[in-house]
Amino acid sequence: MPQLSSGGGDDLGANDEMISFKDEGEQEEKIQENAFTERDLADLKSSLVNESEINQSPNSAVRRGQQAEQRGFAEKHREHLDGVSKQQDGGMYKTPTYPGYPFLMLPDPYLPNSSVSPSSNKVSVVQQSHGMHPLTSLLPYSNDHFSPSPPHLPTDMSQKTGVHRHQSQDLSGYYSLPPGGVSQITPSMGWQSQSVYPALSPCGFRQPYPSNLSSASSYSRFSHSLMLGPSGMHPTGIPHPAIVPPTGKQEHDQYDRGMYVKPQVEPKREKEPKKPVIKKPLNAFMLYMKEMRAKVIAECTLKESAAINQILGRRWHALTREEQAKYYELARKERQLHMQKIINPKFG
DNA sequence: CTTCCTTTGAAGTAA
DNA sequence: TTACTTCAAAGGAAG
Repeated sequence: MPQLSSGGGDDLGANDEMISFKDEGEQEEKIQENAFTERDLADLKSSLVNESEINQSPNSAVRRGQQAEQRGFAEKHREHLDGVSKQQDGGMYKTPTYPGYPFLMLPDPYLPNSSVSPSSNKVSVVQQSHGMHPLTSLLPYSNDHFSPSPPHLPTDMSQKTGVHRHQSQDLSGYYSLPPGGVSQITPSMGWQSQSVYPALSPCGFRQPYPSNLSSASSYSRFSHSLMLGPSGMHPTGIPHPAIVPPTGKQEHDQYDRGMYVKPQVEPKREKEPKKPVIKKPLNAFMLYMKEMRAKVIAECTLKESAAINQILGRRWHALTREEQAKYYELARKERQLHMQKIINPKFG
Protein backbone atom coordinates (compact mmCIF):
# COMPACT_ATOMS: atom_id res chain seq x y z
CA MET A 1 0.00 0.00 0.00
CA PRO A 2 2.36 2.34 -1.09
CA GLN A 3 1.30 5.74 -0.73
CA LEU A 4 -2.26 5.60 0.07
CA SER A 5 -2.25 9.15 0.53
CA SER A 6 -2.76 11.56 -2.07
CA GLY A 7 -2.62 14.59 -0.07
CA GLY A 8 -0.03 12.73 1.39
CA GLY A 9 2.45 14.72 2.79
CA ASP A 10 0.79 16.18 5.54
CA ASP A 11 1.53 14.89 8.77
CA LEU A 12 -0.94 13.85 11.19
CA GLY A 13 -1.39 16.97 12.74
CA ALA A 14 1.29 18.61 10.99
CA ASN A 15 -1.14 20.28 8.88
CA ASP A 16 -3.46 21.30 11.39
CA GLU A 17 -0.95 22.83 13.42
CA MET A 18 -0.91 25.92 11.55
CA ILE A 19 -4.47 26.53 11.83
CA SER A 20 -4.17 26.95 15.37
CA PHE A 21 -3.57 30.56 15.08
CA LYS A 22 -7.03 31.57 15.33
CA ASP A 23 -8.69 34.76 14.99
CA GLU A 24 -5.85 36.81 14.29
CA GLY A 25 -7.85 38.24 11.64
CA GLU A 26 -7.88 41.42 13.44
CA GLN A 27 -5.23 43.78 14.22
CA GLU A 28 -6.33 44.04 17.68
CA GLU A 29 -5.79 40.42 18.03
CA LYS A 30 -2.54 40.64 16.33
CA ILE A 31 -1.35 42.85 18.99
CA GLN A 32 -2.80 40.71 21.58
CA GLU A 33 -1.06 37.70 20.42
CA ASN A 34 2.13 39.47 20.81
CA ALA A 35 1.31 40.83 24.08
CA PHE A 36 0.79 38.08 26.41
CA THR A 37 1.31 40.26 29.21
CA GLU A 38 0.69 39.86 32.76
CA ARG A 39 -2.44 41.58 32.08
CA ASP A 40 -3.65 38.43 30.50
CA LEU A 41 -2.81 36.55 33.51
CA ALA A 42 -4.37 39.10 35.67
CA ASP A 43 -7.49 38.89 33.69
CA LEU A 44 -7.46 35.26 33.95
CA LYS A 45 -6.87 35.28 37.58
CA SER A 46 -9.36 37.89 38.28
CA SER A 47 -11.91 36.13 36.27
CA LEU A 48 -11.30 33.15 38.35
CA VAL A 49 -11.34 34.99 41.54
CA ASN A 50 -14.23 37.18 40.87
CA GLU A 51 -16.36 34.53 39.57
CA SER A 52 -19.13 35.19 41.88
CA GLU A 53 -19.04 38.85 41.36
CA ILE A 54 -18.79 38.95 37.69
CA ASN A 55 -21.20 36.34 37.04
CA GLN A 56 -24.72 37.09 37.72
CA SER A 57 -26.09 34.71 35.29
CA PRO A 58 -29.56 33.93 36.41
CA ASN A 59 -29.38 30.41 35.38
CA SER A 60 -28.12 27.75 37.56
CA ALA A 61 -24.99 27.42 35.65
CA VAL A 62 -23.33 29.98 37.70
CA ARG A 63 -20.01 28.48 37.41
CA ARG A 64 -20.45 27.93 33.80
CA GLY A 65 -21.28 31.46 33.31
CA GLN A 66 -18.13 32.53 34.84
CA GLN A 67 -16.16 30.21 32.88
CA ALA A 68 -17.82 31.64 29.95
CA GLU A 69 -16.36 34.86 31.06
CA GLN A 70 -13.02 33.34 31.11
CA ARG A 71 -13.55 31.91 27.80
CA GLY A 72 -14.44 35.18 26.40
CA PHE A 73 -11.19 35.40 24.70
CA ALA A 74 -11.36 32.09 23.05
CA GLU A 75 -14.89 32.47 22.06
CA LYS A 76 -14.29 35.83 20.71
CA HIS A 77 -11.68 34.24 18.60
CA ARG A 78 -13.99 31.64 17.49
CA GLU A 79 -16.45 34.17 16.50
CA HIS A 80 -13.80 35.86 14.59
CA LEU A 81 -12.98 32.67 12.98
CA ASP A 82 -16.46 32.31 11.89
CA GLY A 83 -16.43 35.69 10.51
CA VAL A 84 -13.17 35.13 8.91
CA SER A 85 -14.08 31.95 7.30
CA LYS A 86 -17.08 33.57 5.93
CA GLN A 87 -15.02 36.22 4.42
CA GLN A 88 -12.51 33.99 2.94
CA ASP A 89 -14.01 34.04 -0.38
CA GLY A 90 -14.17 37.66 -0.09
CA GLY A 91 -10.51 37.71 -0.55
CA MET A 92 -9.71 38.34 2.97
CA TYR A 93 -6.80 36.08 2.79
CA LYS A 94 -5.37 37.65 -0.17
CA THR A 95 -3.41 39.92 1.92
CA PRO A 96 -0.27 38.22 2.90
CA THR A 97 -0.24 40.34 5.88
CA TYR A 98 -2.84 38.31 7.52
CA PRO A 99 -0.95 37.42 10.56
CA GLY A 100 -2.87 34.54 11.78
CA TYR A 101 -2.58 32.38 8.82
CA PRO A 102 0.74 32.89 7.37
CA PHE A 103 0.69 29.45 6.07
CA LEU A 104 -2.25 30.18 4.05
CA MET A 105 -0.06 31.87 1.69
CA LEU A 106 2.32 29.08 1.41
CA PRO A 107 3.12 28.15 -2.05
CA ASP A 108 2.60 24.81 -3.54
CA PRO A 109 5.94 23.50 -2.65
CA TYR A 110 4.61 23.03 0.76
CA LEU A 111 1.95 20.83 -0.45
CA PRO A 112 3.29 17.46 -1.16
CA ASN A 113 1.17 16.77 -4.06
CA SER A 114 0.53 20.26 -4.87
CA SER A 115 -3.06 19.59 -4.63
CA VAL A 116 -3.67 23.14 -3.96
CA SER A 117 -3.14 25.87 -6.23
CA PRO A 118 -2.10 29.11 -4.81
CA SER A 119 -4.71 30.83 -6.72
CA SER A 120 -7.40 29.19 -4.81
CA ASN A 121 -7.56 29.43 -1.19
CA LYS A 122 -9.25 26.18 -1.25
CA VAL A 123 -7.29 23.24 -0.38
CA SER A 124 -8.40 19.92 -1.38
CA VAL A 125 -8.09 18.86 2.09
CA VAL A 126 -7.57 15.24 1.77
CA GLN A 127 -9.36 13.98 4.66
CA GLN A 128 -7.78 11.08 6.20
CA SER A 129 -9.50 7.93 5.43
CA HIS A 130 -11.15 6.94 8.55
CA GLY A 131 -11.98 3.63 7.21
CA MET A 132 -8.41 2.89 6.85
CA HIS A 133 -7.04 0.30 9.06
CA PRO A 134 -4.97 1.78 11.73
CA LEU A 135 -2.02 -0.17 10.73
CA THR A 136 -1.98 1.10 7.31
CA SER A 137 -0.42 4.08 8.72
CA LEU A 138 2.64 2.09 9.28
CA LEU A 139 3.14 1.60 5.69
CA PRO A 140 5.81 2.99 3.58
CA TYR A 141 6.48 6.45 4.21
CA SER A 142 6.89 7.93 0.94
CA ASN A 143 7.95 11.43 1.32
CA ASP A 144 11.47 11.77 2.04
CA HIS A 145 11.00 15.13 3.34
CA PHE A 146 7.45 15.02 3.96
CA SER A 147 6.25 18.42 4.17
CA PRO A 148 3.42 18.82 6.48
CA SER A 149 1.93 21.04 4.10
CA PRO A 150 0.31 23.67 6.01
CA PRO A 151 -2.67 23.10 4.02
CA HIS A 152 -4.81 24.08 6.75
CA LEU A 153 -6.26 26.76 4.92
CA PRO A 154 -9.10 28.58 6.21
CA THR A 155 -11.38 26.51 4.21
CA ASP A 156 -10.51 23.90 6.53
CA MET A 157 -11.69 25.85 9.39
CA SER A 158 -14.67 24.35 10.68
CA GLN A 159 -17.91 25.80 9.97
CA LYS A 160 -18.82 24.26 13.12
CA THR A 161 -19.04 26.19 16.24
CA GLY A 162 -16.28 28.29 15.13
CA VAL A 163 -13.77 25.93 16.39
CA HIS A 164 -11.22 25.16 13.86
CA ARG A 165 -11.50 21.60 13.03
CA HIS A 166 -8.92 20.71 10.63
CA GLN A 167 -9.05 17.22 9.65
CA SER A 168 -5.84 15.57 9.72
CA GLN A 169 -4.97 14.51 6.33
CA ASP A 170 -3.99 11.27 5.10
CA LEU A 171 -2.07 9.64 7.76
CA SER A 172 -0.71 7.03 5.60
CA GLY A 173 1.83 9.28 4.24
CA TYR A 174 3.17 9.87 7.64
CA TYR A 175 2.81 6.68 9.36
CA SER A 176 3.75 4.55 6.58
CA LEU A 177 6.76 2.53 7.17
CA PRO A 178 8.97 0.54 5.00
CA PRO A 179 7.64 -2.89 4.51
CA GLY A 180 10.23 -4.21 6.72
CA GLY A 181 9.28 -2.38 9.70
CA VAL A 182 10.08 0.74 11.27
CA SER A 183 10.41 3.63 9.34
CA GLN A 184 12.42 6.47 8.81
CA ILE A 185 10.49 9.41 9.38
CA THR A 186 11.57 12.60 8.15
CA PRO A 187 10.42 15.60 9.80
CA SER A 188 8.89 17.91 7.63
CA MET A 189 9.76 21.14 8.89
CA GLY A 190 10.26 22.58 5.57
CA TRP A 191 7.28 24.71 5.81
CA GLN A 192 8.11 26.34 8.96
CA SER A 193 9.65 29.58 8.85
CA GLN A 194 8.83 33.02 9.78
CA SER A 195 7.98 33.39 13.29
CA VAL A 196 4.83 35.19 13.36
CA TYR A 197 4.87 36.04 16.95
CA PRO A 198 7.53 37.97 18.61
CA ALA A 199 8.86 36.94 21.88
CA LEU A 200 6.68 37.59 24.76
CA SER A 201 7.24 38.76 28.16
CA PRO A 202 7.98 36.34 30.91
CA CYS A 203 4.63 35.85 32.36
CA GLY A 204 3.51 36.60 28.97
CA PHE A 205 4.39 33.03 28.74
CA ARG A 206 7.03 32.82 26.23
CA GLN A 207 10.14 31.31 27.42
CA PRO A 208 12.98 29.76 25.71
CA TYR A 209 12.35 26.19 25.17
CA PRO A 210 14.25 23.73 27.16
CA SER A 211 17.01 22.20 25.29
CA ASN A 212 15.71 18.81 25.97
CA LEU A 213 13.36 19.40 23.21
CA SER A 214 15.79 18.91 20.54
CA SER A 215 14.85 20.60 17.43
CA ALA A 216 13.03 18.52 15.01
CA SER A 217 16.06 18.21 12.93
CA SER A 218 17.80 16.30 15.59
CA TYR A 219 15.68 13.36 14.91
CA SER A 220 15.08 13.77 11.36
CA ARG A 221 15.32 10.10 11.02
CA PHE A 222 14.45 7.77 13.68
CA SER A 223 13.14 4.42 14.29
CA HIS A 224 10.37 3.81 16.64
CA SER A 225 12.40 1.48 18.61
CA LEU A 226 14.70 4.27 19.35
CA MET A 227 12.16 6.64 20.38
CA LEU A 228 11.79 5.29 23.79
CA GLY A 229 14.49 5.36 26.23
CA PRO A 230 15.25 2.45 28.37
CA SER A 231 12.77 3.49 30.90
CA GLY A 232 10.08 4.35 28.57
CA MET A 233 10.93 7.94 28.82
CA HIS A 234 10.28 9.82 25.75
CA PRO A 235 13.36 11.26 24.21
CA THR A 236 11.97 14.61 24.78
CA GLY A 237 12.07 14.07 28.41
CA ILE A 238 8.39 14.13 28.50
CA PRO A 239 7.32 10.95 30.08
CA HIS A 240 5.53 8.82 27.67
CA PRO A 241 1.98 8.71 28.77
CA ALA A 242 1.04 5.58 27.09
CA ILE A 243 3.64 3.71 28.92
CA VAL A 244 2.73 4.84 32.27
CA PRO A 245 1.18 2.07 34.20
CA PRO A 246 -2.34 2.55 35.16
CA THR A 247 -2.69 4.92 37.93
CA GLY A 248 -6.23 4.17 38.53
CA LYS A 249 -7.57 7.39 37.33
CA GLN A 250 -8.40 6.99 33.74
CA GLU A 251 -7.26 3.59 33.08
CA HIS A 252 -10.72 2.55 32.46
CA ASP A 253 -10.70 4.01 29.11
CA GLN A 254 -9.46 1.82 26.51
CA TYR A 255 -10.04 4.58 24.21
CA ASP A 256 -9.71 4.42 20.50
CA ARG A 257 -12.99 3.07 19.64
CA GLY A 258 -12.50 0.49 17.09
CA MET A 259 -9.00 -0.21 18.00
CA TYR A 260 -9.66 -0.68 21.58
CA VAL A 261 -12.49 -2.50 23.01
CA LYS A 262 -14.01 -0.62 25.76
CA PRO A 263 -14.55 -2.84 28.72
CA GLN A 264 -18.21 -2.70 28.09
CA VAL A 265 -18.72 -0.82 31.23
CA GLU A 266 -18.26 -3.65 33.48
CA PRO A 267 -20.33 -2.18 36.18
CA LYS A 268 -17.63 -2.57 38.62
CA ARG A 269 -14.55 -4.31 37.73
CA GLU A 270 -12.92 -3.79 40.96
CA LYS A 271 -9.87 -5.32 42.32
CA GLU A 272 -8.92 -6.83 39.09
CA PRO A 273 -5.28 -6.83 38.40
CA LYS A 274 -4.95 -3.73 36.44
CA LYS A 275 -3.65 -4.30 33.04
CA PRO A 276 -1.65 -1.61 31.54
CA VAL A 277 -3.84 0.36 29.31
CA ILE A 278 -2.71 1.85 26.13
CA LYS A 279 -3.83 5.37 26.31
CA LYS A 280 -4.31 7.76 23.55
CA PRO A 281 -1.15 9.35 22.46
CA LEU A 282 -0.71 12.90 23.41
CA ASN A 283 -1.23 15.38 20.72
CA ALA A 284 1.02 18.28 20.10
CA PHE A 285 -0.75 20.57 22.43
CA MET A 286 -0.84 18.04 25.18
CA LEU A 287 2.84 17.54 24.87
CA TYR A 288 3.31 21.21 25.02
CA MET A 289 1.16 21.50 28.06
CA LYS A 290 2.96 18.77 29.78
CA GLU A 291 6.20 20.45 29.28
CA MET A 292 5.17 23.95 30.03
CA ARG A 293 2.71 23.49 32.77
CA ALA A 294 5.22 23.57 35.52
CA LYS A 295 6.72 26.66 34.10
CA VAL A 296 3.45 28.45 33.97
CA ILE A 297 2.62 27.40 37.43
CA ALA A 298 5.88 28.74 38.64
CA GLU A 299 5.62 31.95 36.77
CA CYS A 300 2.11 32.72 37.49
CA THR A 301 1.50 31.06 40.74
CA LEU A 302 -1.54 29.44 39.45
CA LYS A 303 -2.58 26.02 40.36
CA GLU A 304 -5.89 25.55 38.83
CA SER A 305 -5.44 23.48 35.80
CA ALA A 306 -8.31 25.00 33.97
CA ALA A 307 -6.76 28.42 34.22
CA ILE A 308 -3.36 27.13 33.40
CA ASN A 309 -4.68 25.40 30.39
CA GLN A 310 -6.23 28.56 29.21
CA ILE A 311 -2.95 30.28 29.46
CA LEU A 312 -1.22 27.47 27.77
CA GLY A 313 -3.74 27.51 25.05
CA ARG A 314 -3.01 31.09 24.36
CA ARG A 315 0.66 30.57 24.54
CA TRP A 316 0.29 27.75 22.17
CA HIS A 317 -1.21 29.99 19.63
CA ALA A 318 1.52 32.45 20.18
CA LEU A 319 4.17 29.96 19.36
CA THR A 320 5.91 30.23 16.13
CA ARG A 321 5.38 27.55 13.63
CA GLU A 322 8.81 26.28 14.26
CA GLU A 323 8.09 25.97 17.87
CA GLN A 324 4.83 24.30 17.31
CA ALA A 325 6.37 22.08 14.75
CA LYS A 326 8.51 20.52 17.37
CA TYR A 327 5.49 19.41 19.22
CA TYR A 328 3.66 18.28 16.20
CA GLU A 329 6.61 16.22 15.31
CA LEU A 330 6.75 14.76 18.75
CA ALA A 331 3.09 14.07 18.63
CA ARG A 332 3.48 12.32 15.38
CA LYS A 333 6.08 10.11 16.89
CA GLU A 334 3.88 9.52 19.82
CA ARG A 335 1.23 8.29 17.53
CA GLN A 336 3.64 6.05 15.81
CA LEU A 337 4.71 4.59 19.05
CA HIS A 338 1.14 4.20 19.91
CA MET A 339 0.53 2.25 16.80
CA GLN A 340 3.46 0.10 17.56
CA LYS A 341 2.01 -0.69 20.88
CA ILE A 342 -1.26 -1.59 19.42
CA ILE A 343 0.39 -3.93 17.07
CA ASN A 344 2.62 -5.33 19.66
CA PRO A 345 1.61 -4.47 23.17
CA LYS A 346 4.92 -5.67 24.39
CA PHE A 347 6.50 -2.90 22.57
CA GLY A 348 7.61 -0.24 24.83
C1' DC B 1 -14.86 9.62 45.66
C1' DT B 2 -16.30 11.29 41.33
C1' DT B 3 -17.02 14.69 38.04
C1' DC B 4 -16.23 19.17 36.14
C1' DC B 5 -13.44 22.61 34.21
C1' DT B 6 -10.20 24.19 30.44
C1' DT B 7 -7.22 23.85 26.48
C1' DT B 8 -5.93 21.64 21.40
C1' DG B 9 -5.63 17.86 18.51
C1' DA B 10 -6.52 13.07 16.87
C1' DA B 11 -9.69 9.89 15.63
C1' DG B 12 -14.04 7.55 15.60
C1' DT B 13 -19.04 7.66 14.52
C1' DA B 14 -23.44 9.31 12.71
C1' DA B 15 -26.01 11.55 9.33
C1' DT C 1 -18.20 14.77 3.32
C1' DT C 2 -19.39 17.17 7.32
C1' DA C 3 -20.49 17.64 12.08
C1' DC C 4 -20.22 15.95 16.35
C1' DT C 5 -18.18 13.37 20.26
C1' DT C 6 -14.66 11.40 23.10
C1' DC C 7 -10.27 11.31 25.16
C1' DA C 8 -5.68 12.32 25.99
C1' DA C 9 -3.04 15.75 30.96
C1' DA C 10 -3.60 18.12 35.13
C1' DG C 11 -5.17 19.52 39.58
C1' DG C 12 -8.24 22.48 42.16
C1' DA C 13 -13.14 22.96 42.95
C1' DA C 14 -17.53 21.34 43.55
C1' DG C 15 -21.11 17.84 44.21
